[in-house]
Amino acid sequence: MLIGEYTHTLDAKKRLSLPSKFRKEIGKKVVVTHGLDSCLFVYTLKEWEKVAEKLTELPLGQADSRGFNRFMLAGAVETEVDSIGRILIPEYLKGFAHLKGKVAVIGVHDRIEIWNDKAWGEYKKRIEKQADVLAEKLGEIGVL
Amino acid sequence: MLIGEYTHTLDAKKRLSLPSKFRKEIGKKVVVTHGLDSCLFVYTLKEWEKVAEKLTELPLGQADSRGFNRFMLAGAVETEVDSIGRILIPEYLKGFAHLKGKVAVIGVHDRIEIWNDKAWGEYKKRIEKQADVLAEKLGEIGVL
DNA sequence: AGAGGTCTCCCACTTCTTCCCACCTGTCTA
DNA sequence: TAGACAGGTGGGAAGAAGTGGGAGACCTCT
Repeated sequence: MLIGEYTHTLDAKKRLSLPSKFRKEIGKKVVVTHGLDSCLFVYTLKEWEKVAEKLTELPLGQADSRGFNRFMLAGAVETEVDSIGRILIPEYLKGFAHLKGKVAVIGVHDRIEIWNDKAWGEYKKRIEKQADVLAEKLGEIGVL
Repeated sequence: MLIGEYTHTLDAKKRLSLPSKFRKEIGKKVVVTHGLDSCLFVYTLKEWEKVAEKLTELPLGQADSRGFNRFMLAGAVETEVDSIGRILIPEYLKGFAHLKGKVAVIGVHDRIEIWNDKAWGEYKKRIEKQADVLAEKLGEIGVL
């Protein structure tokens, strides 16, 4: 299970260390793609296949599902994890998520997300403020 | 069953002893995550899996369920209980719950809660006052 | 064809984590 | 009351993880 929050740095060569806790789970190849809320999604090959399948099930006739498909699929890169657990972030994805220097790497169960550190900080603040609203929802789905 | 209230210290290395009474119940791995009212929740792996499963069923398309997922999952850490019953509290969770030095560890049936000692003291006072008020009301209607 | 730039693989350094051991304190028992 | 034991706290050392840099190969552009 991929959970937790880590701060790593994207170096001059666009390399990014993945947290050592994730290494065993992810294997040696991952798929990086455009995420939602201006972050990147990183999937294991296995998870990616599931996602891709779901995407292709979307009705091709609708313009916006075509768009979403292209957004997710065309933006995806299969990349190897190097010997010490780093991946390469292509320029266009780096630009998309405004990555530079400090970067937040977060585990969200079945995928990893990569955020600009500041953006993540602000996003988190927003979410934490809504904690009581969230709590109600938690109650609704029977978590708490 | 996890019950009782204990005061322990979070040391310089972010280690926290769990009460020895809890040791048998919790096993050797636990999940620590954001709680409500600025405290942390500690779940056993078993309990946590139930929570995580429910969370992943939420639709990816909706912004608030994404936020919700990130809050709970990215905010969580799977951590090992060391040979003498201590766990590690990551920096961001330590910050979230304002933990430093003295810390209240509270058993709440199926999870453990970790509070800033002062915050817990004040919270408890509030609750106790409400208990008095409640008791009075109960008295008025002839229950006590 | 040569030069410049980029990508990749490998190595080294530094910092943080993790494991282990020792001490202290409070409690229970003899 | 004294000793022993268990639980809680703290610190040191070995190891791992994260970061950065260099050399060589490959590609491209002139």
